[in-house]
Amino acid sequence: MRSHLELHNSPHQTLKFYKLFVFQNTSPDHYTYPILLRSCTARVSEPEGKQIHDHVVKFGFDSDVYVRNTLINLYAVCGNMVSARQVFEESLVLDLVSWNTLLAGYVNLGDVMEAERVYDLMPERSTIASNSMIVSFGRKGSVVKARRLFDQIQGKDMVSWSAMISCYEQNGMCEEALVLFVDMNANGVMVDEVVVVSAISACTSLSVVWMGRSVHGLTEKVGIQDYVSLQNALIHLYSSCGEILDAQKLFNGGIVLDLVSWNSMISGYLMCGLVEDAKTLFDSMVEKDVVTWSAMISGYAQHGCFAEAVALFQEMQLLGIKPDESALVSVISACTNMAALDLGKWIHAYISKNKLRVNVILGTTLIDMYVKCGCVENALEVFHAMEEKGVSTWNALIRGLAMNGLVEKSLNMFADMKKTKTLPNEITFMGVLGACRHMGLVDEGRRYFSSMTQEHKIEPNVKHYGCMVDLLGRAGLLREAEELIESMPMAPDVATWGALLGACRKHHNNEMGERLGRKLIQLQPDHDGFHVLLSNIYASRGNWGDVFEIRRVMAQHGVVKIPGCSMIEANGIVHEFLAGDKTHPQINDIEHMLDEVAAKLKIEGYAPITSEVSLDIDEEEKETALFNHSEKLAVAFGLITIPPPAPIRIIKNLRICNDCHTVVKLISKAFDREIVVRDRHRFHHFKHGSCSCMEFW
DNA sequence: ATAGGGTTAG
Repeated sequence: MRSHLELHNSPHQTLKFYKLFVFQNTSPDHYTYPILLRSCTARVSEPEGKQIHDHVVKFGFDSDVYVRNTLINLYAVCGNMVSARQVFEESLVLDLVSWNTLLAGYVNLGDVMEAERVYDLMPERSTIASNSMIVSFGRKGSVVKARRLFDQIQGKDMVSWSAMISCYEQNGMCEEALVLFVDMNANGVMVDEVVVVSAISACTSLSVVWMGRSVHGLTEKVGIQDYVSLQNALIHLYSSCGEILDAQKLFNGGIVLDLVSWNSMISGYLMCGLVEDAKTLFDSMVEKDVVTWSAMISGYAQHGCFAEAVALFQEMQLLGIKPDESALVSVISACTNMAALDLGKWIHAYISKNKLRVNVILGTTLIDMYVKCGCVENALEVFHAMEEKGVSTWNALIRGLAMNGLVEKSLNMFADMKKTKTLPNEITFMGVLGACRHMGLVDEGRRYFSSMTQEHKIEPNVKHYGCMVDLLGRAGLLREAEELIESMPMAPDVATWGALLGACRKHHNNEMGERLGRKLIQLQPDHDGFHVLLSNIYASRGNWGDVFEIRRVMAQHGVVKIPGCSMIEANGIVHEFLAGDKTHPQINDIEHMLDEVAAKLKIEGYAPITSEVSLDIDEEEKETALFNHSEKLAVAFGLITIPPPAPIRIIKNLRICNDCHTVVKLISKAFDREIVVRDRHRFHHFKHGSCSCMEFW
């Protein structure tokens, strides 16, 4: 009778057989019910379990501990702790398994409080119960409590070690996890395929391949190497450490792998930058899950293939696959990079329409997208709607407000943040100091900078120093800026020197500029920015001989100036313009529009700022060169394509030049259009002839 | 033949 039921592996078969069996009026014995209940538990099917429970009562098997324990487990696994508890409390006889099962139920539901209460009430503490508690503490991040308990266990078994190692690993204490794993071996405790997975995960997080290799060797020695999850952990280890060939060897190694293995291999290729290989594998997969899509989309986004990321997301939509948070995060960040605001808004609407949960990461990504597209209002809306906010959420908004010229709002936001329990971090101060920089708030900047160590116990890093140098330099305090560089406890980076050099150019300190420029070119002969800045300093003085010399050195070292590029989205398509670009299909219309702009601006009294052109050409040619700047082409295209009153939004890879800034200001007045330009640094909101940056950038 | 530990994306 028992074997008949068990023969039917499929749970449905088991239940069908049972109904037949009851129908024949054969009386069940006490083996019958646990089998049926386990079948329900395996499928997490509470209604069916309830049915069996009724039969248990009807046939009088509800006094059997074994049967009752199986019932407790069924309800616990289904998440119904009320019923599980009821069965437990109504039991006349309880054994250790009853307690352990109830405890495990609370642990798996994350109810540490109740788990602890049950654990304290247990008449006798088994190793199994203690192991459960280690897991429970681990999930709540109480590593110290877990360790204390681990040390108290008298008869530690393999699972005790395994749970404690996993606890460390899950809480980011990977060194401790590995130390304990080594300890476990030294104590002669057996290892199995589960505990080595935790150890390998720890090696992966720490990027210690050699240790991972030795664990891999151990598994072969003990003969447990053929487990799928172990293979998956190893594939992940090797690919995260850049050993893609080892990962590939395992992947092609003949062991039957599952979907996770394929996903791991795809993300492995992507981690190693092998986007093509990842896509080939992706295309060859018959069965894909959300993780597969998500991995591919985020891989694309991380490698700058934004259009591909978006395309894949749309393909996923067409196939009716529901994106998870990760896919959404990746595709939104792709939108941010491409300045595809319309698509970004569509995804936001999709999230709202489908009532998807906006967690901290997703919310922060949305805020970042909105602020980087110049939509402060939308960003604030998302921010206020978020139930849970992380540091990164505040950081995104503080930085974003400042980028959009709302410096005061940004600093107020920082003050609000301090009122909450969220502690600021290094990145927060990048935002705060950046805000001061955008408005030239030298005194405030100094105060925030010193408050980092004084008040918040955060040591400033190179970037914070760079920010301060830039702030001082822009304000014309060149000596103080240079002194700050000299006082830095670490070596200044390229950006720090670059900031000072830029300040020299801005404040026409050619002596210091030349001195720094020459030094920096020696330091970094392949850096395009230094050459360009120095060349600009010479050019502004009409020193064409030196300009020519620098160009020659650049050519000799193969230094190429990154070309200016502006992007604009129209009707869901992103258009790109380079300086002097004639390749756009609507170039004739654009040039017509530029003529119209030139005519209108003449009336407004515009004079081209030809000193922005670092070429030895005559004035008229300089004017033409200025009008070829990519942002002007993009604005002209926007004037043609985007109907008012919608703002014209442009993204530029470099900083906007002085002349373009003036021209766009005038256009905003002459054509009565709102124009938003994001350069590599910040936003410029042009409206009625003025800009949100208040001439500070 | 009832209870405890593990893998992939962000």
